[in-house]
Amino acid sequence: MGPDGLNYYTIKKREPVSQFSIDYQEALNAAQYEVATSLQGPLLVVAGAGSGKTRTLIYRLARLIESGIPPENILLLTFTRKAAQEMLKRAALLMDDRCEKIAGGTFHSVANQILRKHGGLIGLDPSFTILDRPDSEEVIQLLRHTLGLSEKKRRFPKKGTILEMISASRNRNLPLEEIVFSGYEHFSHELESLARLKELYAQYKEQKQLADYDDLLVKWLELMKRFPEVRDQLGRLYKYIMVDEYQDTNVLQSEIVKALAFTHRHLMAVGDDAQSIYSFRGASFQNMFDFSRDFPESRLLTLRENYRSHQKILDLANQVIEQAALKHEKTLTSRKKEGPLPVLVQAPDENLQSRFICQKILELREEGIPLEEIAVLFRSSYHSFDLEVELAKYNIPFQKMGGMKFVETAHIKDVLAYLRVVQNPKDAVGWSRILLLLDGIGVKTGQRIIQILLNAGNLSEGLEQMGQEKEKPLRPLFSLIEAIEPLAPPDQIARVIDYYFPILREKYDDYPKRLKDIEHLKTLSERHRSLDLFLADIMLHPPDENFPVFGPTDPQVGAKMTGEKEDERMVLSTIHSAKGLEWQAVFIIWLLDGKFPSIHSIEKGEELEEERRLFYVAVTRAKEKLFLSYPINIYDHRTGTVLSKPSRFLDSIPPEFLEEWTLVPEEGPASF
DNA sequence: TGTAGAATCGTTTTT
DNA sequence: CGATTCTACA
Repeated sequence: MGPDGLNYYTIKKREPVSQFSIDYQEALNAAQYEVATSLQGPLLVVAGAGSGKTRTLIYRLARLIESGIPPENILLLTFTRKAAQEMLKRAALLMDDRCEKIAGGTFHSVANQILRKHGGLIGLDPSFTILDRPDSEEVIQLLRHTLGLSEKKRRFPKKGTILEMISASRNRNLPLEEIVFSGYEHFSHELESLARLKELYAQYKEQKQLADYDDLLVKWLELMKRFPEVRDQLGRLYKYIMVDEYQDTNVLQSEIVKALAFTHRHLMAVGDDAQSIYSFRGASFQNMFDFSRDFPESRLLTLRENYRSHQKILDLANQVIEQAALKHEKTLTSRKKEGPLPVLVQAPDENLQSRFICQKILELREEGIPLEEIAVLFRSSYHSFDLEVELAKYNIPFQKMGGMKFVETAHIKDVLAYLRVVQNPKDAVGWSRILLLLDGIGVKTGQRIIQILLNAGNLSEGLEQMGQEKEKPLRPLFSLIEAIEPLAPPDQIARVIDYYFPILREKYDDYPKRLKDIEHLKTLSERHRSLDLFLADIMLHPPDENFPVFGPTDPQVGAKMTGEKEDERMVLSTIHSAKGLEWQAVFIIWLLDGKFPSIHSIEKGEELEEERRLFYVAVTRAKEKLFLSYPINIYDHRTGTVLSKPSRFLDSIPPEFLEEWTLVPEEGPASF
């Protein structure tokens, strides 16, 4: 108001339209809009399945950048590499390639980058080697024997189990004792040895500059705790933090996030407690509930509307999660009211279940659903074995996710081991692997040689100390290591192949196939600037190209299906690997008590709850068509053929939610 | 050191 | 049953 009491002007808030090039209000629903435009301070988003979470996150990234935040100050933490890449790509599409400068990846990959840079402060060389699970198990095995724990007076846990216990203790930030007493009581009499083993394992890794998956998180957190100036530096760099799949973070990860956001508090966490399926790995969906305690000033927003599936699928999903003991109430609704009722298929046996699926897939394809839009999901990797055989007979190309990983095959690990010792000469695990490939060198000699190498500091000196007779077979190996040191990764692999091929041919009958894998590894390495980056990348995100891949690229395959696109493939996946994905048509197989839910979880309340959430995740992957199936007669190794019991998850579903089909075997000779 | 055969287990999911 | 682990022997 002016001094004369009249209005000279009115204040009008500037419309966002003029400030931003993207029309956020148009592109998002009200709740999504709120999420995408609430940029300051802590924010927890509970996002139901298929609620356009990814879309919202992408718009939020764009919004941040449009508001003038430099992209390198934004950190996007996701559960898989794929998720991060996908989001950044889509954000770049929405805006421009500034989005590609956003820092993003899994907790583990970001930890890796930070530790390469600052790890020296806590005793970690920039050249440290990342151990995958088999590597870690090998170390445990070795230490177990040096401790003399292999005599069989009392039963002692196997290496895998030992590692599980140690890992659980670290991931949950609980003393080993508590882990053993709560989940492994039958080994409580070995507690002392286990504790000792845990200690030795840590020591071993430290001496040899090795880090397992847990170390990446533990050390990152340790770094920030012990060096607040590093924490603050990281906080200044990552000014805006977004964490996806928050329900699947563990205590360490939430601590890390809290430390990063300690000063600026611009932290957004997105998750869905109903989809928490990784507690076996230490994830604690309690983090979702603790958020408002850790950040009292935080806001809570919920995304409820589902854009993926039609209502009949959601009705079923809601019914499944309705039974859950603890949850955020969150009933999913869709605007798509109509669609085919989900089908429950009862098959006489496993093979007919498989054949039904093959035939149905062909039908769906005739209806115009591309193969990439079809997926078969299951609880455990081996549940699809029979189906894989059947798909091959029907000439249906597929891609299997989960299961055996490319980098975990022996020949790939062998080749990588040569590169590893080049990068980190202290990598005893790598050394051990390549030394044992030599004739006449076993565990004992191998360990002795490694010891000498570690003391000597460099190869030629070590060689001299070795003594005449042992020296001979080592010479070619050492000259290989020395020769490839200055080369780029693809050339290094080429040289390794020259050296390794005779060993490969000797060791495996199927060596041509394995050689092809190694060539593939070489191709992969071309994408990386340095050995460090290549090795870290391959250990942290194993390539998706898993085997067995069956399809048009395989020359043995006969006629293609009509109108097939070159790389069109349907998907086989564990439910865990299917998280976050969606398909037009989804089959969930092996819905039997003891299979899904798994036999292991049936007696344990919490684990059964997790299986239920897993089922919920599976159901909510389907956009249009959903088939649930189980075989009646299953073959059990011990008892022969037995009558099976349908999954208890089906019990609580009223009949009107499902259409029920029963497969009747055809008369006459089978088609195969 | 390397292998063959016996004993003994225990079954997921993944960065 | 199949993978892993241990033992016995060349």
